[in-house]
Amino acid sequence: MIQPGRRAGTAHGAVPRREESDIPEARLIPEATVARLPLYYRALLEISDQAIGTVSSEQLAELAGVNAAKVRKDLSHLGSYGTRGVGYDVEHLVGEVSRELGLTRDWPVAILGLGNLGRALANYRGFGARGFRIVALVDADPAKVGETVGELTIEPVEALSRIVADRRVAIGVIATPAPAAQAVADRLVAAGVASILNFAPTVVVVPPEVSLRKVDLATELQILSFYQQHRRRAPDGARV
Amino acid sequence: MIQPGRRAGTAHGAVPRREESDIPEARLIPEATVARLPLYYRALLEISDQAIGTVSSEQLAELAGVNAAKVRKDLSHLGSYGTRGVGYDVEHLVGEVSRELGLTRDWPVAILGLGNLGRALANYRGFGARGFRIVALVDADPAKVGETVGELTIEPVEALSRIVADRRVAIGVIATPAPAAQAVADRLVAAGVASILNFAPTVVVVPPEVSLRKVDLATELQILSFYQQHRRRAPDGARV
DNA sequence: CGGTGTGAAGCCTTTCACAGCA
DNA sequence: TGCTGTGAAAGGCTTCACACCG
Repeated sequence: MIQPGRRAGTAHGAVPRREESDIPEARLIPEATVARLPLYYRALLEISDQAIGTVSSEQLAELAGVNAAKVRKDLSHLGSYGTRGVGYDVEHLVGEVSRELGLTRDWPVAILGLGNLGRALANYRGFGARGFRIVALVDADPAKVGETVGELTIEPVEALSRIVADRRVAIGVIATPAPAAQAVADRLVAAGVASILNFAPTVVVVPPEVSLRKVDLATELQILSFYQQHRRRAPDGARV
Repeated sequence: MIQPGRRAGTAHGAVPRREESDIPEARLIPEATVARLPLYYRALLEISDQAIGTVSSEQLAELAGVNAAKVRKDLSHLGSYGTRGVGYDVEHLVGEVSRELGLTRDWPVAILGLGNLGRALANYRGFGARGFRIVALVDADPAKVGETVGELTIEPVEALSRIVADRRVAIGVIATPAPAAQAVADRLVAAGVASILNFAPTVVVVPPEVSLRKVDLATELQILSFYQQHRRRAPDGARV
């Protein structure tokens, strides 16, 4: 018998599900657009350094690595208004995009698992940047607990629910070995964390109300391997 | 003026381009299917440990975190034949999938940039696993050259083209800071590397015949942030 | 009977092309 | 004139549902 495990909770339908809230909720922004907002955001930050007042969809497209039609369609979903004949006001657009992405808030992050990858993430400049503040490092290995990484001390996994409550952890980053990932995810969910980023090379299942995204190095290499072998060009792996 | 840079070379059309080869080339496998083959591969390896002879699409779907219809459609693209009323022969399927993914070959990998992330990648078990062998560590910083990480010594970026030629590097992993990424990519391309995995948080442009995939931590966090703020559930970020 | 293989339908995304406005 | 905003068209992906076969 194959070990059953739980039913896999991947977001199958890419259908922008309308939640049953009382607010009529404006048009939902398509997932594909959401996945590109960070690209625009980064491009806009580069531009705003240069004290430029306005960008065209064409320029923004080039900086973000997409095409202009996509930029216009995407931005139209924000309701962001550009000026015909001119372009988009950079400052205004930065504001719109960062508001939409929730970057005007602070999102406390916990890193779970401090092996090679977890430590690298803990030290990674730009990870903590822009509102994502690492507030806890957690590991199940008693030998690691108490150790200092960067400015934080590694804490035991048993303390997780208290840590999450006390520090308002909003995002959990799983960097454990594969066999430990599901248990950690369960703890995160139980503690009330609703957003998880999984680096462990295994399927993790979470309840429908929890967001789970995954980054898998082995998978990426295998995809490159496929295209190299078939002499096709790989797509860029835009996350949707 | 916005600094021009080169035209972004993202794989815009998801159209499975048919190359003009002399071989009529069977049906192309859809990109979405390719991106899932690694999931099936991993699931199949787990099963084959357990000495199980056969899997149904339902079981495989659960292990891979997708749905059964997708599994059947995907595997049908491989031409892999399951047996009606029974399922797929595990051993046979592992062979088919790994052949298709090019995992029966050896793919020498070079890591470019040995900051926190690069070092973590260099030490990451399972990165080197299954055919992906790290054969070179390269950094532009003279202070790092000569240093040993794991079993390899960091070499200067000037030596890259020789390294690529001598060790048949097939895949380059960029783990440099953003400003250095494009230059390193250019060197890789000039040296003949046709597959690149980019961890630097910036747009990198490569010629059309080169495969480029990207992994961006900041982007992932921002996507989670969006959905958390909007109380929608994020898609899992399956790479397409 | 059970489970694969697959046409067909539906949905989402991308691209096109141009009306319309500053 | 120049560039946005957007209907419409086109393409790809997912899901459905069932014929078909071991």
